Amino acid sequence: MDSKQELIIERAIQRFAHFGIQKTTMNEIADDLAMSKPSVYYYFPDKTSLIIAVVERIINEYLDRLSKIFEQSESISKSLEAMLELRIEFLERYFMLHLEDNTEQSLCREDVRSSIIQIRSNEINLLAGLLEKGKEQGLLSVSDSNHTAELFINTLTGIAMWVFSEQKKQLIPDMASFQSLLNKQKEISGIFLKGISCPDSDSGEQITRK
Amino acid sequence: MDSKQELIIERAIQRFAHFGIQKTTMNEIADDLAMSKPSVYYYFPDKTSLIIAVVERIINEYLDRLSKIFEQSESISKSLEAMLELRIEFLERYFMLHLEDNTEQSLCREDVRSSIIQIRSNEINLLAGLLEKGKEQGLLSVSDSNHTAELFINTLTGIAMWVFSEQKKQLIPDMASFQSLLNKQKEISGIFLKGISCPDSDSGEQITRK
DNA sequence: TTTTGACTATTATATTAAAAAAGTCAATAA
DNA sequence: TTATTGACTTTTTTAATATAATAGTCAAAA
Repeated sequence: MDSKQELIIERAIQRFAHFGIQKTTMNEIADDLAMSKPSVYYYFPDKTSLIIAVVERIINEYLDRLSKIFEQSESISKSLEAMLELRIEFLERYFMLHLEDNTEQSLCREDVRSSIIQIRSNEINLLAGLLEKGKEQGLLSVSDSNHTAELFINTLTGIAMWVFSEQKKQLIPDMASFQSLLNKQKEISGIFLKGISCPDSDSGEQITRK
Repeated sequence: MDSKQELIIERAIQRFAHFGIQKTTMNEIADDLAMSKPSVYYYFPDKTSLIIAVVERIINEYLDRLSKIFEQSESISKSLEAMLELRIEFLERYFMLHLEDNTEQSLCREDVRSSIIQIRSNEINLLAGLLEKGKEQGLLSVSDSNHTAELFINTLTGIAMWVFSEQKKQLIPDMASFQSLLNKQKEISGIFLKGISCPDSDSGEQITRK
């Protein structure tokens, strides 16, 4: 059975994802759970700590999914593709939290930021692991897996920021925008992979150019 | 000898680049040139048209420089590297105009935006030309040069947006930030180039991995 | 240990007044 | 006719302030 803390986090996620962090009050979360605000504050000393708990929950869920993808990796390119799709899934689901751009003020506080950066670094580690594996199998040619993984992920984030900055009229981008972003990321990913592959090897299946 | 219009544009560029568009008034520009505000309005019907003239001037100067770089291209990778350095030079010089991110409100008006997009498309054309040349020489393997050029430039812009969003405390990023951005872009560029090169050819000199 | 009503402190929002800047125009000079 | 300007109006920003909303506290109670 879920503890009170868990219930609070889950409700907070729901409201944050729908209305955004700023537009969600501690009172609303308390009311949702038919409890009083001081009760919520009994479990979380302040809103910031709740925000951090929510963000960590979300990112950890993403990381779990990602690590499973990488475990059952049949090829590097397939893994990357699945990773991109997973990223888009989470990006869409939690868009209102603005975990990738630095729009959301609540996430720009130094304590929250450092928490996010710290937990996010695991994504780089996981990807670096995949690259390292590819390296050992003689499929990839990278000197610093961690560095390359970081570069790749930052590129993905950059493209996302660029796509969304192009059309920031809408509060939430439409499905087509996410699809378009995914396509761009897949293209980049394909070129990137070919760029770091060993000339004499297929990384999984042949990487075909558009 | 410079016409009055030119003088106004040049002064506007100076003030825009230093104080930003919003913090520059038509009166200040007029005063700089020891003329009255209505005189300025005689040459430019409104501030927006002056902004457009300024932006076009800047981008055209960039495009001129870029086309010269591509003309005397000794290798594709050298050309790309010079392009990146040129981009950083302009990014730094005109950072206060925020030509790349969509921060500056004055540049988000539909008429201004479309003007920028239109003139900016020439950058893609120039790069596409370079890729096309490489393709004809059997150095590159791209199906749609224009599409690939667009993807590459958007990636560069995305990385820039990401880098600057990471540290938006400062009004103008310090030199180290620009240098760091340039390094990242060069890395990506290297991988990208290797990814679109023909397996059996050197594109200019060997592309070495870090 | 957990919960809450009633409270305070802080922050966000809405309102309005004042200031600044954009933009106009009739008159004037070259 | 082209270019310029002082004096003007209109629009937009900014600043100040009041108001409301929300974060956060605490003593009391279950």
